[in-house]
Amino acid sequence: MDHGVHKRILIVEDEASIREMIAFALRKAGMDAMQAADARAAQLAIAEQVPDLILLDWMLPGTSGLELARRLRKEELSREIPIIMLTARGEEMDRVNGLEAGVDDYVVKPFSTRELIARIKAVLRRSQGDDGSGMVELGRLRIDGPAHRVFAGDEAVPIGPTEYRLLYFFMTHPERVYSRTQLLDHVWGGSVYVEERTVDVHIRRLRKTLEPWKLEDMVQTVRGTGYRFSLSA
Amino acid sequence: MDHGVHKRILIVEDEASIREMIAFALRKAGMDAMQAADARAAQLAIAEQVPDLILLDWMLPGTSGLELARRLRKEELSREIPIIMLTARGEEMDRVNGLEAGVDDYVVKPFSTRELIARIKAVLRRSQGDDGSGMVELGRLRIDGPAHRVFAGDEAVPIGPTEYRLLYFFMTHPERVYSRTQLLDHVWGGSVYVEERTVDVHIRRLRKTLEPWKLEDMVQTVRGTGYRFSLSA
DNA sequence: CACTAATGTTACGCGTCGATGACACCCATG
DNA sequence: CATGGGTGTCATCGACGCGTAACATTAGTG
Repeated sequence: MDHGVHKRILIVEDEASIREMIAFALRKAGMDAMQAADARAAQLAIAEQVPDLILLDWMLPGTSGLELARRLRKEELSREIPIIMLTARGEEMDRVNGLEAGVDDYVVKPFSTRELIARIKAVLRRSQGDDGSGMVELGRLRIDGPAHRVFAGDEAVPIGPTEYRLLYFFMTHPERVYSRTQLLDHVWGGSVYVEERTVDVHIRRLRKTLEPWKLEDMVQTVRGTGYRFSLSA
Repeated sequence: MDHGVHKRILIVEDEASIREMIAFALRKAGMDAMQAADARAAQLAIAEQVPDLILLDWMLPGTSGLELARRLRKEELSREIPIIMLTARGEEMDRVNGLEAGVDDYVVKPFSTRELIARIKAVLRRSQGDDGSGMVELGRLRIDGPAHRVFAGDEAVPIGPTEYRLLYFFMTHPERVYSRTQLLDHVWGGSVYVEERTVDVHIRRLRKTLEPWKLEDMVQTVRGTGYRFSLSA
């Protein structure tokens, strides 16, 4: 389901101009756009390559969007794919039907691309480990947001405030390098000024707290760039 | 508060279509849905029939959701009812403010009904070591609501009124951090103004109360955040 | 292989936060 | 009216965590 950095979005919309507009916006946002003009084409596209999310126009020639959504929910291959419905104003009342069909969100036309992208990201976020419970799990590490606790396996890991925030950030943004400045922005908050090297020290402290569980290798140095949190050594 | 199988959920939301949508989803999930369009209607509905949980829109005409939440926390009748806030696409500021108001959880719009139901169940489960009889048990600690008594193993624990309420709240909301403000809201009720530090003192007294049974470690400090009640050290 | 920049590591002082004990007040109860 | 338990507030003390600098080590570079 995950294809590196780029998320694959399937646009199912009969009007070519709208399709193109959306596709353009998606690409600009760093996503891959697939297109289909009707239900038939959509199913073929999915069979060929499963997308991470489907944008589905309410009104389609032939099989309606709602009907297609229902159908997709029934098939094993497409059951888990989040769907965002594109509805025109006045069709909102049918939300209930859409929900019944398992649609994840609605965007009402006309919409700004900014809003659309935001919604897509929100839905994608939810459909990945972030189930809303505030729990994040990565390898043997587990972080319980509500309880403000970290577990390695099922043992509690004693950890201080800043280390906790740093680890939390890393766990929610793994497999990616962050510069010291970026880490300061995200973990410390942009308003405070501290030396960049301070990050090093906290990285050190984080490693040390993970040491008893041999997890210190998850915090990795990328020389000349910054740090990365990763499963693989 | 327990009405057989069906949990009673009160939806407070001004927009009828959203209200209906949620109500539909709730019923499909086997819950009873009550509805209210504003704070006034909500209070009337609660007075008539106390729900098991309240879904509260952040933006309401007249009295805001936040304000209503505070008010509900002040009244004896509604103090114990878990609240889930429905907030618009706001940032963490909403989150913080909401949690400070003694809200149990919040869900950001737009949300999928799947997510909403999951959260509701999570919150209901959490505030329900209570099996309906008013008995709560956690580790060697047992609390008898109707009798207003606490037992460690089978010995009775002498405990004062405030300590009792604090412990009761902790027992029904374990494994989760609460700020001093949150504890004040939930245990003291929002209507009285007391210093935040007072919480520290009662934490201390509660710990001392539990000491003879070596249970004082269940009350845990989370530096910079608040306190947590937990089984594991 | 030597040199240098980047990172690792340790130590230390300071500030913040929490723990604790003392105290005054309130209210119920005898 | 007196007594005592219960509660909120305050001042103090101590522990903890944080940021910084100083020193050690490593990894690129020519």
